[in-house]
Amino acid sequence: MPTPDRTAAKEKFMAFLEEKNLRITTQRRAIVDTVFGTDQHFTAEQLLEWARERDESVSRATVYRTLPLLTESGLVHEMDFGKDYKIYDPNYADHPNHNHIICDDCDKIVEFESDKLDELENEISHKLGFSVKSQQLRINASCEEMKKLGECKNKDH
Amino acid sequence: MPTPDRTAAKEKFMAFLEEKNLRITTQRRAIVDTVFGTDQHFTAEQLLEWARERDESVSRATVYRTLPLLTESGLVHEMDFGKDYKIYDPNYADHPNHNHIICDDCDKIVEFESDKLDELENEISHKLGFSVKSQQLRINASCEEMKKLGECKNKDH
DNA sequence: CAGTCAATCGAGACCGAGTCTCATTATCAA
DNA sequence: TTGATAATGAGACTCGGTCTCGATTGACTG
Repeated sequence: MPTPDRTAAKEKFMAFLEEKNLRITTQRRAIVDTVFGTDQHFTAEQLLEWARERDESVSRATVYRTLPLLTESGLVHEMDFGKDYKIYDPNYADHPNHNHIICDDCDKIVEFESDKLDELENEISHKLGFSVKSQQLRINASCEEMKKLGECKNKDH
Repeated sequence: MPTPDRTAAKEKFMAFLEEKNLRITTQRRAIVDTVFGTDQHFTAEQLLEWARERDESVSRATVYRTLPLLTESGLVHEMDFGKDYKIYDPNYADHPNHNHIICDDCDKIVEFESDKLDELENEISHKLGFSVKSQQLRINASCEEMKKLGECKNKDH
């Protein structure tokens, strides 16, 4: 796990807690340090494991209680790719309008931005009487590497 | 539940079963009659309930075993909108390239087609080294009706 | 620095969609 | 009809996630 300096994000979240009159506990600190100490996407279970390395008293319940606060603050992005778990992106504040492509076979996720796509989505939504809250283009695909290998289940790309 | 005449779809599925040396059982008949006897999207649990009205011996396990066969045959489309259940579209063969917008608040689903969107998706995927297997644009949005009402949880649109 | 008390905690029961097992039943080709 | 075996139902099980409840603790007060 890399340890980028996302002090700004961490401080923003602490301010978010204070603003909502929520307490800064040792467990929340451990979770927040973990979240903003990585660049990687992660699942709730991964976060639990990593946070416990910093403070073994962190419980599953607290992780699941803290995750909604992190997404509500806008600093972490929650994604659902139709697998049976959700994926979280701790790097969201830096590039808030990105979409994702996921490889059905090896779970590789690639992020991209496209103004053209955003425009088209907004146009269609408006025409149909919706106002876009969030959009998620999910392209289930096979990545090139996989086509070469024939099979790439859980391979490290 | 409307009862459209989707005899063609039903026969195609029976042919699909035969081709794979799978048996045509009374339970499968009940399930298939149910699926192709409606235009509506449905969940696995709804299908179980409806199929049991035709044949009370149909079990949950058989419904869950038959659904993958229906999607594999290409006659029914499985969708995942990030809720904790999947949604099935029995009308898929008639319009196979459509996308969906879902209202986060009232679960209303609207289908639409857009060649421009399909092209853009393919272009982006290719550029990033993926070959598209299936694509699903999921726009989580609020529908107009809801904005007017202020709140529309589970309202019938 | 002690006192207060609601916010927060951990453990584990619980939930619900979906899967799996296994003994029994039913399909269908011969 | 019969035999091989696909398919069945009941219910145990899995697993991500939620909820409950009694114990703990952060943060403010004096």
